[in-house]
Amino acid sequence: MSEVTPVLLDEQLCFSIYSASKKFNHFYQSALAPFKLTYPQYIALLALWEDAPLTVHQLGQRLELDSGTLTPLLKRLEKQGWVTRVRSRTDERQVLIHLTAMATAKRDEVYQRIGQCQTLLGMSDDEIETLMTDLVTVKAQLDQVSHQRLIDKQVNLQK
Amino acid sequence: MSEVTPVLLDEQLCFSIYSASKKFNHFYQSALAPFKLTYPQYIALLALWEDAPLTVHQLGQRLELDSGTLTPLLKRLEKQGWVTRVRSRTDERQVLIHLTAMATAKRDEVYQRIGQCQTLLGMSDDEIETLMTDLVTVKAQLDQVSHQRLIDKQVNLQK
DNA sequence: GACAATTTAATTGTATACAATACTATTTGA
DNA sequence: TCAAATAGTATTGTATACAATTAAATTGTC
Repeated sequence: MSEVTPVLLDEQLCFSIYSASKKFNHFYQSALAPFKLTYPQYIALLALWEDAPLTVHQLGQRLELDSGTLTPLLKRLEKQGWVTRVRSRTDERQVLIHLTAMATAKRDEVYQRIGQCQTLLGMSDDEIETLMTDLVTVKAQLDQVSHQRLIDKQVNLQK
Repeated sequence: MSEVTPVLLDEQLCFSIYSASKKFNHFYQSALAPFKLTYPQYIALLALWEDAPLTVHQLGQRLELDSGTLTPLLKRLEKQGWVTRVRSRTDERQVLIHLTAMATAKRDEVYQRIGQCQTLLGMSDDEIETLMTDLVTVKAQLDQVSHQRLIDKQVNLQK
C-alpha cells in the first residue's frame, strides 16, 4: 500500500495560480503592446500615477519587488521616456522615481486601452471579490509557512 | 467628471494572482532547497514521475512551457543527475526525457518533503476546489480575449 | 565628533519565460 | 522522387525575479 498520491490539492492550486499568472501577463503584454509596456512596467507606472515621486524602496514595497528587479526595469522605463531617476538631495542613498510629462500625458490613453481590453472575465464582482479574499488567505498562509521555514532551517542545520 | 478609476477589480485580481504565484514559488523553492530544485524543475519531475519518457514537446504541453524555457531547464536537470536527454531513434527530431535511477529513487523522499511542508493552507478542500474552478474560468476568459486580440491586431494594422 | 550599525541602491549570478529565428528531420503532395 | 510544407528542438535576445554581495550614506550612541 504505497502512498503514491503526492499530487495534493495544494499542488494543483499552485499550478493553477502559476498558470493563470502567466496568462494574465500575456494578456497585459498584448493589451499594452501599443505602448511597448510589460505588465511589471505597467504596474510600476500605475503606482506612480497614484503617487509620485516614489523612492525605489517605496515602489518596491507597493509592488513586492526588490531593487534587483526594479533597478533594471526602471532604467528601461527611463530609456523609453516614462520616468526619470533622480538621486535625492536630502538623502543621497535614495533614488526618486518621477513621472515624465509624457507619462502624465499618456495616462488616460493607457487607462482607456486597458479598459477597452478588459472585456470582463465572465465573473461577477462578488465572485471576483471572493476569489481575491481566498487568495489573500493563501498568501497569508504561505507567508506564515515561510516564516516557519526559517526556524526549520536552523533546526536542520543542527544535524 | 473625469473617469479616474482604472484600478478595476480585474486589475486587482491580476495583481493578487501575480503576487500569490510568486509566493508559492518561494514556498516550493524553500521546501525543495535540500534537493536544489526550483518549482519549474519540480513540476517537470512531477510530470515525468507520472509518465516517462516524454518528449520536450509533450512535457511542454503538460507544463504550458515552450522549448525556449524547457531546453535550458532540462539541461540543468540533466547536469544535476535527474534526467537524461536522448534523441529518439525513430524520429530524430524529438528528444526524449528519461528519468535517471537517482530521480526514481528520490521520488518518495521529495514527495515526503513536500508533504511535510504542506502545512495546509488554512482552507477546506471545498474552498480550494472553488478557487481552482474560478481560476479556470478566468484562464478560459483570458484565452478567449487573447484570441480576440489576434483579430483586433489585424484590424489595427489596417489604418 | 568618531564610529559601529543600519538603510538604501546597485551589481552579480542564476533561473525562468517567451517571441522570433534557425536548423534539422520527417512527411506530404504533385 | 523530390520540392515544399510541417514538426520538433535549439538558439538568441529581451525582460523579469530574487539571493547574495557591495558600496555609499545616514543614524544612533557613546
